[in-house]
Amino acid sequence: MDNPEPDLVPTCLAGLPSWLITRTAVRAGRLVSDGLAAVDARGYHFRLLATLDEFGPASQAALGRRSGIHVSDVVAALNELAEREFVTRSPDPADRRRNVVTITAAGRRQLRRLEKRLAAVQDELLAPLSPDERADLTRLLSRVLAHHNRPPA
Amino acid sequence: MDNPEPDLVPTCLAGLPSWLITRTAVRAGRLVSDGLAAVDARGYHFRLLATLDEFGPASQAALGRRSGIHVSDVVAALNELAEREFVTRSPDPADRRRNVVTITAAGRRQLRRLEKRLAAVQDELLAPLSPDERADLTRLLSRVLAHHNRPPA
DNA sequence: CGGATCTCAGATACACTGACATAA
DNA sequence: CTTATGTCAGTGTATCTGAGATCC
Repeated sequence: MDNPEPDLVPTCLAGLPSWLITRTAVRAGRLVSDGLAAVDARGYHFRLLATLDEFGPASQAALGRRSGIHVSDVVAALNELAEREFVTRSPDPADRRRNVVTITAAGRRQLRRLEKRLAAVQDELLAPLSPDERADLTRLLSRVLAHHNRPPA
Repeated sequence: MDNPEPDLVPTCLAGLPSWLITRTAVRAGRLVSDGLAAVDARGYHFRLLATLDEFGPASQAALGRRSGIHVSDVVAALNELAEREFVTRSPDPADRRRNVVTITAAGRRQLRRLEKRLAAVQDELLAPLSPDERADLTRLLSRVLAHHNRPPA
């Protein structure tokens, strides 16, 4: 539903943080999807490539933990990335259960493209906010997220 | 993925507003789902009941526009609500294409239950934020959302 | 006719669950 | 024996697309 006629949205919903967050996430998700689709990629691809670029070669399980992608989905996403030769998968000689996943030069180039797209998306998403306000929003969300990542006890 | 080991998350992701928003939305969505599931309901039910409560009886199309739910999904959600007698569907004598959907007394009681659950969820979700910060977050998200609901031109 | 409404069938993306074989 | 890994098949939710029938 694209234009829910702003003034008609129930006030009871409009003030609910959980509603605001999920609705904004829908917008963000669409912008991200569209931006990445233009380069024939999707969110999981960016997350995996970015993680590989920052931490270097890793097993699929480690990759999943760092990028927040379920191991079982890492498999499928890596299949797609390997097919396009953005990553290579080779058995780990030190632990024969593992695959060592490595980003290729082409993968790094693709990552740069995706980063560019995503930078534009952030700007479009946060258009109505000043730089200070964007920083505030980022800070607040980071704190909320950190809190919910903590209590694994 | 539940505990992505905070300090291992790529900084390149951790600073991306679109990532923060969608990740937070996942948390929020889980909390909401769990909270509503305890009363055998889901997000669509609350949105529809709240919209009916605030605007009164309406056609399914109008309901969809106001609550931001796709008309095609309104059908299914109303089936579930009607089955539990939280709403009634009756043909509109003035326009025979339409159903007039009305919330029942039981529906209103259910809505109160859902509101209570959701209030608790907001508190859990925003636990690390002060009241002022919660208001800031709400304000910032509202502005972002308003901006993206505007340009239907 | 064009346009709105209701309905159903299906598709997508993301996240998650359960099971299995293999190997540490 | 227990745990970790990779893989596959399947679930669930929120969203959207497309089609058809009905009616304005």
